[in-house]
Amino acid sequence: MEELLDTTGGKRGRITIHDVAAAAGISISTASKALNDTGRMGLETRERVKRIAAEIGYRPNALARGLLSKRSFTIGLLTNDTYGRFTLPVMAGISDALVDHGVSVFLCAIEEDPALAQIHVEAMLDKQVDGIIATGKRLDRRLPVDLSNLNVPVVYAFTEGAPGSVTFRSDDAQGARLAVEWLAKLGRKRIVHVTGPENFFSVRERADAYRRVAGEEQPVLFGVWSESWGHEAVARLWSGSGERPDGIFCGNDQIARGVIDALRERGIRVPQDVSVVGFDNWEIVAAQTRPPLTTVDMELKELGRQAGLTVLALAEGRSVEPGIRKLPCRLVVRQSCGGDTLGI
Amino acid sequence: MEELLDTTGGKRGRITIHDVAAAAGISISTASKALNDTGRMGLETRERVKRIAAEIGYRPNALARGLLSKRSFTIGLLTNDTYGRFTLPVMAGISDALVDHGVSVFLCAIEEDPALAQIHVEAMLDKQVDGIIATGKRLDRRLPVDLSNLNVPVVYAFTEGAPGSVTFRSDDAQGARLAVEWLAKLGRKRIVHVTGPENFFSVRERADAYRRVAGEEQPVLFGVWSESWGHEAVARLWSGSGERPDGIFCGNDQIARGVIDALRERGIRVPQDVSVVGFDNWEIVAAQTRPPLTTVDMELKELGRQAGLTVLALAEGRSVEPGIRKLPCRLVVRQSCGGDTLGI
DNA sequence: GTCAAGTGAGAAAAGGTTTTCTCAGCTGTT
DNA sequence: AACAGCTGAGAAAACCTTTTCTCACTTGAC
Repeated sequence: MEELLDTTGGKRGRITIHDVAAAAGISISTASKALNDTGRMGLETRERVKRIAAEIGYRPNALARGLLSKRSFTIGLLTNDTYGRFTLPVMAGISDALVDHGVSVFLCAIEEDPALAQIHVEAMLDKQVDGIIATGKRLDRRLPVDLSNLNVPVVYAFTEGAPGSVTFRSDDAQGARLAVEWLAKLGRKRIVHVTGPENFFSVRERADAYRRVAGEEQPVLFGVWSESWGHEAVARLWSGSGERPDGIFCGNDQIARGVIDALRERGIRVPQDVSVVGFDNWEIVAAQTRPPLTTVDMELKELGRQAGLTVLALAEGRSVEPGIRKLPCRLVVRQSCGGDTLGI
Repeated sequence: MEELLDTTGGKRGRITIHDVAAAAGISISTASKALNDTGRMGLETRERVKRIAAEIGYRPNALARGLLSKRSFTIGLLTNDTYGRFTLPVMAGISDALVDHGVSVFLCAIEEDPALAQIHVEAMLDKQVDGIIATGKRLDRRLPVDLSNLNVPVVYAFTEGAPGSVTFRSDDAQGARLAVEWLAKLGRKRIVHVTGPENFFSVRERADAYRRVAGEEQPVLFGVWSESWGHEAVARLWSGSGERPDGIFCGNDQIARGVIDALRERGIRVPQDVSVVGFDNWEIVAAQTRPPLTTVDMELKELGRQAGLTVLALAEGRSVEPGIRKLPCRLVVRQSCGGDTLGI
């Protein structure tokens, strides 16, 4: 009870290259060159130094190294996506791509607070990050902070970038085509689109692509990103006297979930009577619907991976062509459309 | 099209303290002391240096500072929670608590991979983190990496810690009591508990607390963490000939959602006939149930905040008493129990 | 026997900051 | 007039690496 923790931050006695040099009976310059495979020296010396370094557990101090090399092997990830629904896969991709290069990632959640964002950006710059990746939850919104004159490279992922920058985003039009074509391939003739607010860029893009495949006259129901809107949309579709749809392409998985629940409550069978396809492949929603949801995955992890490699390239001084890169989506077939036993 | 991005990592011409000293016509030592409010000098000089530093936009290089002070103002957050369901609130709390102290956070998602975990830990140590917070998705599981002899302080949050360490966790027993007492207060007499797998420590703890309030003879239905288990549990409860429950305390929000959906499908009204309470306050689930879910919030953000402040204290050499700290949960009243207009 | 070239390794500077030490000049006391 | 004590400020060391420069020594060629 009375014993207090004495993990006093320690660091007393961290092993430095001096220790290696002393143990090997050589100078620190030789030790450095041996360990970095630079300079000239006998092979035997080099091997011996390496062995000794490994034995005494020497690890170079990244701060000292960074001070000299101007590379900290650190990047910052700025996001305003509190839920982490979009940020987490992106982060996973970035980390995955960069861990091999010894790069670590500062995660900064900035909400919508410009002051907080500024603090985080300055903290990152003070720590000499090699680059910054900005990510968000909407393709057509900027982060509440200006990153355009930063003297470190900035890459945008799933958020609107500054002009002349590199921006990665999903190809929502292609994703929508994937969904609608899948419904068509399964023989669905009367396909409707139930989606989110029209002021979202991606909503318009998906809706346009839908119309281009399903027919320009096809109805699009704009609403909000919620299950209850899915319910309401079904009520609306089934209330009129017109023909009922046999395929519903939903703007996201939550809406799809609402749609499926509403259909079931009406005794309409999914997928026998109506096929439903979602968007986002948000596992936690898509896998829990009954039946599990066929949906479009935006491949955010891959997006993160590419963003990571790009910011690294820029940090190393390699030139990268600016512009918007659209990454293809992928259809994840589960059971809400049928066709899941087809083996596409 | 042909113009290539030349954000070459830049950093050419970062302003150093030498520039400040030169601009002020003094030595760098005086400049340093002026800016840090240390040493002796005329007030007028101090003010002037500060003003000039601000004017030319000087920001100290954290790498150089860290090299000397042995403090990097950086900590690492290690997690195996891929979904981020638990990690994100914890992270938000940590960041929130530490941003004022100028501390940035490395986020390392290690899945269950010991090798990956080791790489991340070493990368962080190389970068001289001031401390590490380990977090996970289960109170009774360790991360797949040994953090016990690290010579930087380690704090555990929502995961099992090494013996003699500081560990923060939610008080699940108290949370369960909160839920059951709320049901009792609303007049519910026959309360059952539908929860997850019994081999989870928190499941047992919640179940024990439930029994202690509701009565030792009360039934506990152990299952899995899914909506479908909620459905099945309702089927089971309503299939027998015995008395039906009028209150259901669910082990998490997903189960609660399944329970509520199943009840509705049976024509049983929530909350008029049966009150349902969940656990986790996972907004995305709890707010989308019909009716919205009354549930127990584990205050993970607060947990993160305390973990952050603690690791900071240890990093600064302050002593902290080891042991497990249980943080109280909070009941979030929505509409699935009734009583939401009571104004508790 | 002289020279050029090559080899192995160390000394020293650099990177940006903080901190300790030293020093010159001043004030006030005896 | 001597001296203790204070004030303002700079020089230099330290933190840990990497890199450039230098140097002594060996080898081989003429």
